[in-house]
Amino acid sequence: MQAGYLEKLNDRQRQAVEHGGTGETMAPPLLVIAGAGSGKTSTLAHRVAHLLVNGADPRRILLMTFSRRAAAELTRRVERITKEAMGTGYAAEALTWAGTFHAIGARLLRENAPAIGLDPDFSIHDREDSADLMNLCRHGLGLTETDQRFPTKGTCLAIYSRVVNAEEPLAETLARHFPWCARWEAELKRLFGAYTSAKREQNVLDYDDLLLAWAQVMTDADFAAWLGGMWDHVLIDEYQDTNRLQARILLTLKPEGRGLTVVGDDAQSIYAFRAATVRNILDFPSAFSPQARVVTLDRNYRSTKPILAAANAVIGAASERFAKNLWTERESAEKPRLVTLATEMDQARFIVDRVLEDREAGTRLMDQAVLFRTASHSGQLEVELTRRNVPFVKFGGLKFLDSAHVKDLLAMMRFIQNPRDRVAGFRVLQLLPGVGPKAAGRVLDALALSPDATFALETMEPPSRAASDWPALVKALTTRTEWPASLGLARAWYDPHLDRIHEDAEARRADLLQLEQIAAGYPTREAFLTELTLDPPSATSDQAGIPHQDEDYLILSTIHSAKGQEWKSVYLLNAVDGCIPSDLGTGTTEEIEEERRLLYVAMTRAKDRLTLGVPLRFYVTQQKRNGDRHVYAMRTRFIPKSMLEHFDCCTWSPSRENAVPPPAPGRIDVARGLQALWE
DNA sequence: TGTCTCCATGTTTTT
DNA sequence: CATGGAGACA
Repeated sequence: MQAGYLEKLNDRQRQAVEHGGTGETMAPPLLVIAGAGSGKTSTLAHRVAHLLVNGADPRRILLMTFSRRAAAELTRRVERITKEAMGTGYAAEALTWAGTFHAIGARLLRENAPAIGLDPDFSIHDREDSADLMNLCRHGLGLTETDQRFPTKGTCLAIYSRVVNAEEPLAETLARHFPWCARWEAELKRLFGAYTSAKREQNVLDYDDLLLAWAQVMTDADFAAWLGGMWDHVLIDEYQDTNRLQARILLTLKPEGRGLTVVGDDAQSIYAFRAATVRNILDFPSAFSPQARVVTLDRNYRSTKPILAAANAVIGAASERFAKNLWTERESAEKPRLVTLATEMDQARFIVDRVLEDREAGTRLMDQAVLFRTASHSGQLEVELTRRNVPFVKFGGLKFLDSAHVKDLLAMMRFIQNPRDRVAGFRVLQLLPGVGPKAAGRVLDALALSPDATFALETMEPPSRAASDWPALVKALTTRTEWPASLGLARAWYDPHLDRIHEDAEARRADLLQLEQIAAGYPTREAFLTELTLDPPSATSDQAGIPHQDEDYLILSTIHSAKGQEWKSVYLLNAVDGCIPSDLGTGTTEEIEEERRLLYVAMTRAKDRLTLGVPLRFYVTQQKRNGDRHVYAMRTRFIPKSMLEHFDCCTWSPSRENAVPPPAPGRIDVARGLQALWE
């Protein structure tokens, strides 16, 4: 007899779900190669549900996904399936260990802080905070006064991050990825040492530390055994986008591979820039003896045959990959469209026309999406959408939290939480007129010497030029109230400074009110700060907030942010060389291969209709020298002539749509009229 | 010492 | 074009 909830699965999916049987012993390791649209999430959800139905303890299942959104979706589906199967079901909260690698790491470190030599109040720095701290260290070591320009803070952080995540020696990283910085190897090493001790002194962890410290804990045999024993089943999604550090954590957690399931698709690996490596997924089976079982899901349920044929052709030209060709039974006569347009503006007009047309025909805006390589590519489209009153939400690119005023307020919260956090303090103190880097540094030095920061702040000599503004700031920083009222206090203090610092204070004020709304959703300041750093809101929209849920809106998204999603109709902007592949990413063959997979990921998001735009004339904002601002682009190299048979190629121009102008109404005698003026 | 202004540089994708 | 750094001036 078979459980009803398994009936909807195909044979392969069921093999993956039932792998290891229902016995007491933990299943041997399993690798699921899940092609785009092959029901990957569903399979994973069914596997978890299957484990639960057969008596697994939900608190002893570790579920690691790529994003918070993916984790939420997965737990929702597990809940639905178990409910269907058992009548009662598990509430989503039952799966207590579901989240990203980084979030799980943060929680483990926080909960076990005293035992592993960390202060449980540590703050977590996001990318930009880390860069700022790197910058402070750079200056501290005098690396900014070199004869030749030292790498910028962002570059330094990128190098550091790659060394850590790829577990690769500095020299090798420099040679392979940052050759122009190779001459600074000794200085960089010194800098990274200073950066690491600064973080320790300030009780701060960056993103990489969440993994690094976790991995460090795992080097202790007792801790490794203890943590490994916490979970019976460990399931990892999007395994192709994990890096070596993550793989090491995983393998020390479950050295025998018992209870371990990883799911991924090497053809969709698009995070190599973040040190992710396909080797993790390729080498997974042989990391165990006997080898891990491999189940391949190659039936695609998402796209129509013509769309899949085109996508398969694109990825088929890739040099190295697991051989796997997706197939589907979804018939359609409609090939993907490859539309040539004169300019980006035409592309925007064309897309808005089609989007509205399809909406009239019954496809909601939410079932359509426009994808692009880089957040800035959608600029003209956004203008056109706004002009024609089409609501949209954009994923990727600049975020709410990146704006200066939001960061100011968050820095205050972080500084209150952890007065040793210099980056936060530095930012907050310089909000006062008359306080610059020097004065701020002096205050922070004084704080660092004192065991009680609050007391030190209240009693210290204020910076001379800011004496009048000083008491108000101290009060805002030291008054203890309930959460989220303390954010309100900080906002009240910050409010007058907003007008002084920023031109458009009104719009920014609205953002801060919104931040206060968000804050109310978290039980404590610490939870608010942690969650916001690990899972920042990723969408921006044309209006102040995200449109209400019942409203219909179009999705704009970077390809990276579109991962795992699907829409009935998908448009891809700028399928031209220079955009895909990005001209910044054509250095090595590896980079080019990643760009090819990016195009593949974009194409496989489409269910029924796929449209690629190829604007010929291109507006270049980064005006190279004083030359032309227009550049002529070519169709992306990933769709060579031989592949055009898979597409319906056409050109579009606005004039053809508008047809000939209407005939003149009647006649008039202009010459006669002109003459009449003088008569 | 702090702030203003000018110049040069690099410039994607994200936890 | 935006940001960051360095130099000029208050």
